Amino acid sequence: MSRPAARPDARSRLLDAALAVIRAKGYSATTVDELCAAAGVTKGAFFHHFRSKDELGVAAADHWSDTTGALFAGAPYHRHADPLDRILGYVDFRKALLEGGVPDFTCLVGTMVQETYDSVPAIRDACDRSISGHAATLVADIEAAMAERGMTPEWTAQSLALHSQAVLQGAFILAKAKGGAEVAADSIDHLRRYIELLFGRRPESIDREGPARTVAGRL
Amino acid sequence: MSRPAARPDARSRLLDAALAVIRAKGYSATTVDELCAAAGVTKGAFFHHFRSKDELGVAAADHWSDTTGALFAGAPYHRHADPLDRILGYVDFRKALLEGGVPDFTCLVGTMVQETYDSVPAIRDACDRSISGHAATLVADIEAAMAERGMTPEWTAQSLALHSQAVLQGAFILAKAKGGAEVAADSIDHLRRYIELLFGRRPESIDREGPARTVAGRL
DNA sequence: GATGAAGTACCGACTAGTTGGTATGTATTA
DNA sequence: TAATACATACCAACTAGTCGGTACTTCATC
Repeated sequence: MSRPAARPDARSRLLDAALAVIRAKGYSATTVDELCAAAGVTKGAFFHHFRSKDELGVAAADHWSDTTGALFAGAPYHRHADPLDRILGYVDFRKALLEGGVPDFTCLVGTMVQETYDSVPAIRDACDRSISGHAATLVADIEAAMAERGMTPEWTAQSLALHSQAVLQGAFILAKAKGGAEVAADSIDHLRRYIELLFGRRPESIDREGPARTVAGRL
Repeated sequence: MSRPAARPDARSRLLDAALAVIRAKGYSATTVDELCAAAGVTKGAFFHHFRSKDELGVAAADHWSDTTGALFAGAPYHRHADPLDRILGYVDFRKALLEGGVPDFTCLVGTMVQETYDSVPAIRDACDRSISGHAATLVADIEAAMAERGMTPEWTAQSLALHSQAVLQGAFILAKAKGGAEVAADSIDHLRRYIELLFGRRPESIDREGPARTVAGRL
């Protein structure tokens, strides 16, 4: 596991190509030749770096974890002093990421695990690591927000973190079905509203306000 | 479109096989030969009834709509007098369906649309029809529950119906990643709690109750 | 009510192209 | 000089789809 100096070699070009191609076509429909063409390398290079297509799938999921991990670690929502603001800031950040075409904002591992959960255990595990690891980055803030309010609810911080990932993954599926990000944004709005209600930021559970006030764009 | 008497012919056996096989392996990884073997028919029969694999994909999505449509139309939650009870009954019914192995309770069209949204428009449209059509069956009850309380919230009945589908689809992805239904059940619990909070059935938005009271199994 | 024409449902061998993977080579670097 | 990092040619297996054929049903006609 000693790492040579990072450079744009065939391996990382293949991994970057995999993120783009698999998100658009799915894992099974993506061929090795296609990946090589997208990365501008030959098949010999592919099988020099990966023993099989499935091994690339695992590496692509890990690469996805690294890439998105860095993106979220550097995101501005961590700067909020209040833990609930950090949680809501995370949700707003996720909504702000809904830019470009559908393949640009959807999730690689959510796509891959659907196709491989029953046939390629190594890929399923890598996808689970990616999703669960990302969810884990939310737990501390959720627990802090709970502790601040002396809450002992029937749900756990962990389950709320995973639920937020479920909403996002499901939102991506609806966006794919409808061909646009709007439906995903609506679902993220519902997630935000749920969290606000859970933590009592919205004092009235039955919302009687008019439609003028919007939830969007608070980051 | 005249319908001969229904019988277990090759076409319907292929469609039933498609539901099972595609849910387990995904659309692209499912081969025509495999489908034929699972249905106990020959390749000649397959291409007699479907001009291509993609045409079977569309027919499978429509068959899924028919099958699940009948299941939900006959479900007991419609019998509740109060519209909010019908909505919560629907959620409980969805939770109760989480039985058997992961391929048994997950959604065909949610799986298929991930692989085909960018490459097979006809299948994407069929999946969208299935998801959106199912969500539409919830709208009247949501609107009735809103009207009963004189609510004019910033969200629409339609968006809440679609959000519930997003939660379910995302719950299935997490279940596939983790290899079990528990995480999906937790997410459905969060969905139920959200709806209760939205409609004011839980008077306290910050839930201070102990963990003894459970949400499950109210149907 | 026998006959034949025409359609439907299905069979299974076949093919042209594609697939993941291999074998063997060479240039570059440590 | 010994790995490492590629490149090229190749292959066996598989893939969706084809094609000629068979069995059965329907239905009008003689």
